[in-house]
Amino acid sequence: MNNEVISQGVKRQFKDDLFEQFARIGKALSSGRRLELLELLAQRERSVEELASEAALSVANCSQHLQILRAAQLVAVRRDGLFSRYRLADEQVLRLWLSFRQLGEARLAEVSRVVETYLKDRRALEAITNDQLIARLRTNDVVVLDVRPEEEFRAGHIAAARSIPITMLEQRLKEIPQRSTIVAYCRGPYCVFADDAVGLLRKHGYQAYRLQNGFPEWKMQGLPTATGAQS
Amino acid sequence: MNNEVISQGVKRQFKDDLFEQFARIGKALSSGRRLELLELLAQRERSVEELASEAALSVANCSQHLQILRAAQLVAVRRDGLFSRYRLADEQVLRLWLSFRQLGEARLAEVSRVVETYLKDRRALEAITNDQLIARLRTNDVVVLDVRPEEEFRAGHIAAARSIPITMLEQRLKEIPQRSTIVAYCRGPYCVFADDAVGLLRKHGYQAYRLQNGFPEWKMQGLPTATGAQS
DNA sequence: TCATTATTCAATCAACTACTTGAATATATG
DNA sequence: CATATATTCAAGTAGTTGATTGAATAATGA
Repeated sequence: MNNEVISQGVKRQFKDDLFEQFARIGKALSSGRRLELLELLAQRERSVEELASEAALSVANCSQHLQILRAAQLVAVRRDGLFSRYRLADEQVLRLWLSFRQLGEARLAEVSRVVETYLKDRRALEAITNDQLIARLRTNDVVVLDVRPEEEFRAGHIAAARSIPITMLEQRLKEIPQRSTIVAYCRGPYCVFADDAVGLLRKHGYQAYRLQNGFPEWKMQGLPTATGAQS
Repeated sequence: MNNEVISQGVKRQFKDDLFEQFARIGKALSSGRRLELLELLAQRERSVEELASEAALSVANCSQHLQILRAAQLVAVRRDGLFSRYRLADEQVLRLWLSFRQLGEARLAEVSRVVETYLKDRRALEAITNDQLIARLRTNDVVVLDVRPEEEFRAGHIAAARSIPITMLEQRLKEIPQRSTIVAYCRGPYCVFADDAVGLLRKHGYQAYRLQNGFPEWKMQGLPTATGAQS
């Protein structure tokens, strides 16, 4: 009897300890700022300063958030001269973040509300899915356009894609054949680079579409990717 | 120029709002208590009182945690007479929780440390994987034993299994043929019911093994399941 | 209707979190 | 070796969150 009581206590302690450990991951994921950092790191490795400026945080604050992500083993860091370069710890982290995001999209009405509020024009632009793009690539004449900053293209891109960062697109329009269908993609469903690209292309008479997802989702689905600069 | 500044501000607001929404899920997952509740709900629907007593919480405290999980749309509730019965909101939640747990196991050294501290004997008991069990079921004479409480068996179990709750196992030993190999399973890798069952069975001369994972993992993997009482 | 029971709400206090600031550390360069 | 730059650390403050109570609210069944 006494034995049982003790054993009960031990089991409770075990469960408390165990779930408290798992909760560390939850705590790391419980801040919008940190999720934004993960989303940025899903594109490529970045220094603290780059992250701070992209996420509109002070460097010290950003560094602190990164320490929290690191304590939960969600990101890893390497030293490169003067810089600390952060990246997602591994593919499992990307998978967790994507399924986390997917759950939010599917179940939190507020997410769709926020997206609709800010991205009103999104509906008008027909988006095509990864599978549809694969199908088109086999049969049609399609140009796949990566409009992210060039470093992100270099860190990894859809195998068939060519890079024209959104900031350069207007100047470099003549590189794109008028005859082809254009499919533009960027960082993911909450990035507006591809929206802007499609808008610009259509204004200039192209037949352009947005890819529904971005590069991380494509990669996670196991579809063909490549790294390095444009050949 | 003014335009651009405004647009920058709007984009920032959008990202802040969006990621803050996703962070609601992280917040819900940031307490060990709540994760334990999810783990329990992964087995079956439960009333507030059942959950409170299994997780060693006061009913009021438990209810509060459930409200938080519900606000993040991770659990759903239905009214059944005097009781509010809670369940996981859908399969995606189970998937998120399992990939969350998997990440913790793989990356947080403390998780393995806690498991090793409390479940020292675990190593001695060879565990067999889902795939190994499938293979054995085809060729060998195996009894698959569900040692969870009977209500959990009724709510869903491995198709080939028979139910003997761990609390009844000693009395009902004679129901199990001595010749067969026994594979016992329970709620999951952190549940000790199957460990206890294997210990007891071996003491009585059976050849018994623990299934590495529990029922939720089996189901998530798309392997054959059944519901309802024993036929 | 009233008594019973399960659940939720509200208020408290303690504990924690985010962000800021300024100093400290680490690395590279002249 | 001194200087510049990138990052981290430490301390302080304001604001928020969590656990715990006891009271209030539903829903049922007599």
